[in-house]
Amino acid sequence: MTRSLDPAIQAPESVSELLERLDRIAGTLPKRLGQCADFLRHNIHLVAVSTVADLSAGAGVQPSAFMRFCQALGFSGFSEMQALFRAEYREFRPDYSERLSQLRRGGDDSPASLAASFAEAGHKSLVNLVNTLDHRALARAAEILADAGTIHLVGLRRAFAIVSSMGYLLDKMTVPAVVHRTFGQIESDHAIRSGDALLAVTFAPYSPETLELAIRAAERGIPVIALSDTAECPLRDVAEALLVAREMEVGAFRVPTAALTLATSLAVAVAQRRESRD
Amino acid sequence: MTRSLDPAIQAPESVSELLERLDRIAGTLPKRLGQCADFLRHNIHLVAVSTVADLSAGAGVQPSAFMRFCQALGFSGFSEMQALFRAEYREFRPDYSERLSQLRRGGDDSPASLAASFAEAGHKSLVNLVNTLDHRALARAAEILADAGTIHLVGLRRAFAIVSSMGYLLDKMTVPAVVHRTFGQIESDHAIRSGDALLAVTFAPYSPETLELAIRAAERGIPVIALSDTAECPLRDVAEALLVAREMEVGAFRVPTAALTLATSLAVAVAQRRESRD
DNA sequence: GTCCAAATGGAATAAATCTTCCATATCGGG
DNA sequence: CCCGATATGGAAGATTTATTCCATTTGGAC
Repeated sequence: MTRSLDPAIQAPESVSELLERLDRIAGTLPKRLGQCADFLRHNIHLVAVSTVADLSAGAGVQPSAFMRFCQALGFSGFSEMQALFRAEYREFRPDYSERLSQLRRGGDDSPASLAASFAEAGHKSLVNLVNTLDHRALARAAEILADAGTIHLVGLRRAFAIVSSMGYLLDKMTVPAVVHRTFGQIESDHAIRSGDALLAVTFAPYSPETLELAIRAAERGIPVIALSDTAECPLRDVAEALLVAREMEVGAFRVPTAALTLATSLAVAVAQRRESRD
Repeated sequence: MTRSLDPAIQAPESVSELLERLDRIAGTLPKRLGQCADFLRHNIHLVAVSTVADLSAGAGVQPSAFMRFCQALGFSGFSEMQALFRAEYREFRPDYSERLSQLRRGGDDSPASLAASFAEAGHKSLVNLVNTLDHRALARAAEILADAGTIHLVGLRRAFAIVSSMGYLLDKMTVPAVVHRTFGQIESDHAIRSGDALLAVTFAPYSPETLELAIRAAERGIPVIALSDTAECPLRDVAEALLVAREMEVGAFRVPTAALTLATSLAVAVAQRRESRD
């Protein structure tokens, strides 16, 4: 009765827990079970809508081998594993078809179908963010901001929502941070002291005020992190790290979903680093 | 042999074709089959991962009734219909899931894996937004704001990013809008004049300032639209329309992805309505 | 090369799920 | 109110799908 490699093991309770376990045991599996693991990793989305026969054929093994694989993962069998994927699917699948028929019925400019379009654009922006994210640059940015005395944030127009949200979040996590160019401020260079750092958020077409503030800070030796929507951002040369978050458009409009997600991640990472340092 | 209402009918070959047929015959179906149609329209995404027993229970009918419903749609049975949904699902290939799990693997507290988690949460928030969005309330909100003289926006703390972004967007589209409770303002009731409308954005735990401003406005007959993260928002009774955008958390943190998406949709819808009116 | 433990393939069995059938109930027209 | 047509519920049967079992193969240690 070798139900799993470790007989005391329990079944994963979520897909991400499963993937974690998969990674952990991946190297230790025998050939056929390894094929299953490999196939699963690359076709994870098929599990909810396939049979063991389908999946085992895809992996190039016998159904019984796939069965043993499920048990090695800690499940009682395939059905239990599939139930996990189906549950996750039920909860989080966009109802695109419903939306399509909504469009057919209601016409293209109903606010709800507009919202569906923006939501879809948001999905794409997030996928793109994850696929193109520069890990090194993000880690670097987190380090620099964690080492800084005060974190200065600047961003105008579309970028202001990003910095204000980040300012609030950092403040709530007791990280010293100030948002610049608000409340009728014209100049705020003097508030940026040696040992501080600046995060400049600017999207095309770039606000001259933001660029100038960042450039002056860089000239004084203040480390600058830039968050923009293209790699061709004018700050690319003065910034210690350039983070890029590109948004998909709906008509001429964009929701800064990816930028906000990236900024929030950065803020949380910075706060974590600061805490672990105290 | 009454396989379907029209014996010459052929099975739909895509989900949208199916929905079209569903709309066409919806009114003509007997009671139980009507229940099936209604349930299907609202839970179309469940078909791929459910059994007839599940679906018929959901619709409140016997499995045999659901069977007859499938046949009325032109399918030979449930399995044929389900195959359609499974096929469509297999094709929608989120190729980023692989990437996402790679990121997650790279250590739990690296900024990049944090970003991956937030991105994943964002996807879920958007899916949830689309699936639970109250079309009627959104359309109502757009109407009211389009009819208003000036649109007043209020939202503090986490909600401020939403209103500031919306304020910028409305302004860019030449819609009269002002953001309240900024720049050290204490009172701003007097700026809200008859014929105007107020959009209040507030998330649990609700800012008293926002609630009070909204309540006072409502008492004066100003129409109030509320945007919140639950249907239990304290403004639910005073608001003409309550919009709900719930965000998935990562640890204790949230990115207001869904709220921002909804707010942007609303702003664009309002601007469109105003333009078509001029 | 031999032996043992582990892995594998394939077929037999068990379980679940789909589908049909028919007795009963409901509805509408005359 | 009666009758025929249609709709319905429930359970039995057919089919698909999951799971287990075991004979055979493989791979590695000595």
